[in-house]
Amino acid sequence: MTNNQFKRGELYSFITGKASTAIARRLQKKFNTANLNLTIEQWSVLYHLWKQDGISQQELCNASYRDKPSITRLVDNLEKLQLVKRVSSESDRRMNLIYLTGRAQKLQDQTMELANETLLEALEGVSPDRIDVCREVLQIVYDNLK
Amino acid sequence: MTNNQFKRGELYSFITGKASTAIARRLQKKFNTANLNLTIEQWSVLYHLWKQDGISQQELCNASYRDKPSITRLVDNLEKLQLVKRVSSESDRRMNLIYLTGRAQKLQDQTMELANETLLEALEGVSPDRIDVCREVLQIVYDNLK
DNA sequence: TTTGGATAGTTGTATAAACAACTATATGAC
DNA sequence: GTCATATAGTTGTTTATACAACTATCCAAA
Repeated sequence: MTNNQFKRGELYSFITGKASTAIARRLQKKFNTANLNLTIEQWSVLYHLWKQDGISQQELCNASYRDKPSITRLVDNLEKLQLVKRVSSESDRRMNLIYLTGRAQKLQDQTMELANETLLEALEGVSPDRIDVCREVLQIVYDNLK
Repeated sequence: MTNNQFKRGELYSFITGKASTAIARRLQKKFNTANLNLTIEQWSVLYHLWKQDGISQQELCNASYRDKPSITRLVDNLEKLQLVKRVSSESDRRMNLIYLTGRAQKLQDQTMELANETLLEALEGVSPDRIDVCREVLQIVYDNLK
């Protein structure tokens, strides 16, 4: 490594996302324990639909930083689980609008509670101002690279 | 969400690892542009072997936070690319010791330089002390959950 | 009105992660 | 020494991501 500005472990951790992987695994375990039969990736799609129902697959791509094939297949699987429904748009027949089913609406409170619980466990012992710094840095990183 | 301690975006970003995903994607693009024909995951295995060559698959599991099947298949693919070789341990025939090939040794400087460059781009405009806070928080998160 | 480019979504293929079930080898209690 | 148990690694299956190639639809310029 010609430039030694970063310590080895720091470089590795930043690139591999050790911390966020650990958070996702913990939340997945909580989902499994609660017999929700839902992946974190599926949950992250529902997350955007809970904010705004009936958006297109392309809007889900933008919101979740995934490419179109990824969303196609996530929606496929969510449809199999009867959590969403594809509805062809009246105004533009190229688009599918994705709607939550009643089943999915019922999942919101429970899963958000588990996600919140996971974050509380993850950030235990970290002061709010340090969390703020961390959040801001990660936002800058994302903005720098997107 | 019954507990409103976390802002929505914060919750989502922490759990989905938006920032580290962006870093990994940027580094992958640099690998592709340089025609390295190497995935970030494969690189992360080589990373540990550059630190210490000839360790077992189990040790690679521990170092890289992956389960055994994941390492089996990553080593499979690295072997196909002729970047590592499995050598059955003399003292314990259950173990495979993984050794870098000459080809893999030659990749170290170039890829570490690209990784370092990626981090510099990612952290542009962030002061060193804020990077430190972020690194410490992420380490605590990992320790809290592992 | 035709046509060419842009946009929305799908499909194919390769790589990877998680989990369960499996084989082979080592080790310790008896 | 034998056997139960633990450890190292592999294989099968499902889900997800990335990239390329594809279809269908829309729209705007000629």
